[in-house]
Amino acid sequence: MKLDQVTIKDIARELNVSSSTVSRALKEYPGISDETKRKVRELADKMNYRPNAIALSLRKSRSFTIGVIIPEVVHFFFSTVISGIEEVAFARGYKVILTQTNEKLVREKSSIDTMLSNQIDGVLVSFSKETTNFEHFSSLLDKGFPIVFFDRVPDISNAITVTVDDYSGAYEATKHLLHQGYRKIVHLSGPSNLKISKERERGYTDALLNHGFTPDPSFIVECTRGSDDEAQKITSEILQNFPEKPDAFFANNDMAAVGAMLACKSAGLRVPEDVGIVGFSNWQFCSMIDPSLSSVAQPGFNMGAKATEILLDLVEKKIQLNEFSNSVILETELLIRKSSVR
Amino acid sequence: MKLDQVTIKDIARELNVSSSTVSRALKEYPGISDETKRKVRELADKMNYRPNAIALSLRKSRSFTIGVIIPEVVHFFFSTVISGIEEVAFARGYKVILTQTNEKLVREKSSIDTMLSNQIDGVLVSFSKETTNFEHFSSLLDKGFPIVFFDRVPDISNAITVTVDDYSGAYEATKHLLHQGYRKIVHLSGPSNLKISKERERGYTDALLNHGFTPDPSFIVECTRGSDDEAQKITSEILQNFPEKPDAFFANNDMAAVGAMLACKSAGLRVPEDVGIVGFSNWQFCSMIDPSLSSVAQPGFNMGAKATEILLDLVEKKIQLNEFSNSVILETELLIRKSSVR
DNA sequence: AAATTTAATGCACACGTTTGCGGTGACGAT
DNA sequence: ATCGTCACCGCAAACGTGTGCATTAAATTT
Repeated sequence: MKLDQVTIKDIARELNVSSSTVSRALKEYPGISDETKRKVRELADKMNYRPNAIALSLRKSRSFTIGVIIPEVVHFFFSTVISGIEEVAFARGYKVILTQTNEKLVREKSSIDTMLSNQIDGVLVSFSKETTNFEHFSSLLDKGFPIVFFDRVPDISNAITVTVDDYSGAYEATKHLLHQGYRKIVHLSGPSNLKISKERERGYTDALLNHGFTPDPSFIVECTRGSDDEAQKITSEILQNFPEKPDAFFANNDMAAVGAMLACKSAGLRVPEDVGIVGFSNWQFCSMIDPSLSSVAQPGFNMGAKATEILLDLVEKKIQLNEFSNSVILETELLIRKSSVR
Repeated sequence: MKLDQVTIKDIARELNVSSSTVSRALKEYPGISDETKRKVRELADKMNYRPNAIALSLRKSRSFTIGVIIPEVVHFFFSTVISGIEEVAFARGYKVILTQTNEKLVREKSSIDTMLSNQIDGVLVSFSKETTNFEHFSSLLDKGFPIVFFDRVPDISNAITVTVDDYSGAYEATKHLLHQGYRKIVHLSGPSNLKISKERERGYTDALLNHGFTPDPSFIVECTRGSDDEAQKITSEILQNFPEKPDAFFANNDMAAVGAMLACKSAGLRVPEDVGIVGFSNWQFCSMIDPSLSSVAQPGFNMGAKATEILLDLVEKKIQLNEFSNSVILETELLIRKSSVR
């Protein structure tokens, strides 16, 4: 859009000085008389001068912009992460350019391409469910390009990652169900190619083992999409077909937990008396449904904020890649509500 | 970040041609032999050439980027709007740069400033609750800068706006409550400086009038923040203090509706038998709570998509400002669930 | 008064592209 | 041999900034 913005040249012409002088006067450069500094600043103010960030980016090969690649925006957890990212970026003077992949690998690749074209200073990434190899990122990592992964992270050593403690969250949730007397606990797991899914599954398994129970592999059922519809269908089938009826569900995410709850209700089972349910993520609706849903809270805002802090420290070379213990794990918290207490 | 990306010059040097030739060869420019075109393209491919979008922006005074200014990201409705925006922008080859204002006017202003510095091609805006005058936008509008407002829009004539039909949504919701036999309907309204709040209030009032009831001004209670806590508190007070006990609540948003529902429950009232409740926005949790919450669905994704279509048409001059009926109103849909049917 | 330091500013180029215009050589026509 | 045409390509300027170096004028020293 042609807004014919006023440039440094316009100010220079008006004041009969060179553009270099104007440029220097606007910064804290030595060798400019106070008099001219004053005149330049006043005129710049009056003419409503706004520096052209694009020209600056070209000059400096920096854009003061970070990219965010995220599976989907309409997702309570991710939206809180975005919020944390935006807050920190804004506070430190960076812009945020956002793309969602809709869980498609091809969009992940094309996003990183256009972002590189735009000279972004660094990028925050959470993988799509389709992403199983990381070459489109690892080549950048090798060149030293700043990347911080969050939540859905790759399982390679030289990547910087920010995650929540999925393992202990799942462990605590399962332990809690056991303490409440539930014994046949089904785990509705997430897509198996995601590290977070595996960690949560491991927490579930270890909790059972450490309390003297033998995990039954058939009690781990994968919910690929993670929607309430899918989980509802799967749970109904479980309730019908399993020889040993389960008395609790620990779901990989809250939507799946709700699906399980609805399936139980329509099968005539009471929650929490007959069946205990715990979810993961602590979506807003957890406290609003009936019975209210116990869930493992993930600090989404903090995750976004922390990941951005690290990324910008990398960008500004405040920290070096190697001097940095390259994984940050944030605490989770089990919020016990009615759905799992009898 | 110095990635020493390969430039057009590198290719030119390698091939012993000028950079102009390379530039033209990469586009569909006439006057370049097929032979050189081929060689250039092959080498560009081999060297993994990526055009520098920043340089292009500077040259063309365009950035192929649109800005989005939104009150908050962690909000179901807004996140669906963002999703719609991102989809359309991506499909048409534009980047999206996102800022949230956290309902602060000062951040709205500073956001528009940095965006202009970055030569964005256009901007999508939904106001903060603090915004009561629009001079920081109207000056841009006068210069012909492409702006499309959505949801929270200014009440001035030359602005292009995309909204949902708040009036008829509220009208239908109120009518529905009346048809169900509820008579003392309280409206929990939104901030009075937002046009959407006023429209919803008007729909509520008109529905009462058209069905032969006289609206009681004291039955319209403003919930400024719109949170569940606030609404719960306000509703409790209403139930205690009002001489005439209300038998229904029509809330400006779903969070407030949930607050009202909780307050009613803890006052020993049954929903929907004693009190009917209808919300606005159709957040995800509406179908998950008990009783499920009737609500007016807003097409968030469509709103984002439509607003972006219009904005990009403006940017690309496919449409002119004046030839365009400058307000688009999307249909709402009343989703009747258990909370309002007896 | 001449030489030297100091302060203040201008010149010119670079960042990576695009593009109007002019140039080169080949080839056929005169 | 001269001219015109044509296909192909290079030159150079421009977008708006920042910055090393040169330049000028003034102030200071000798």
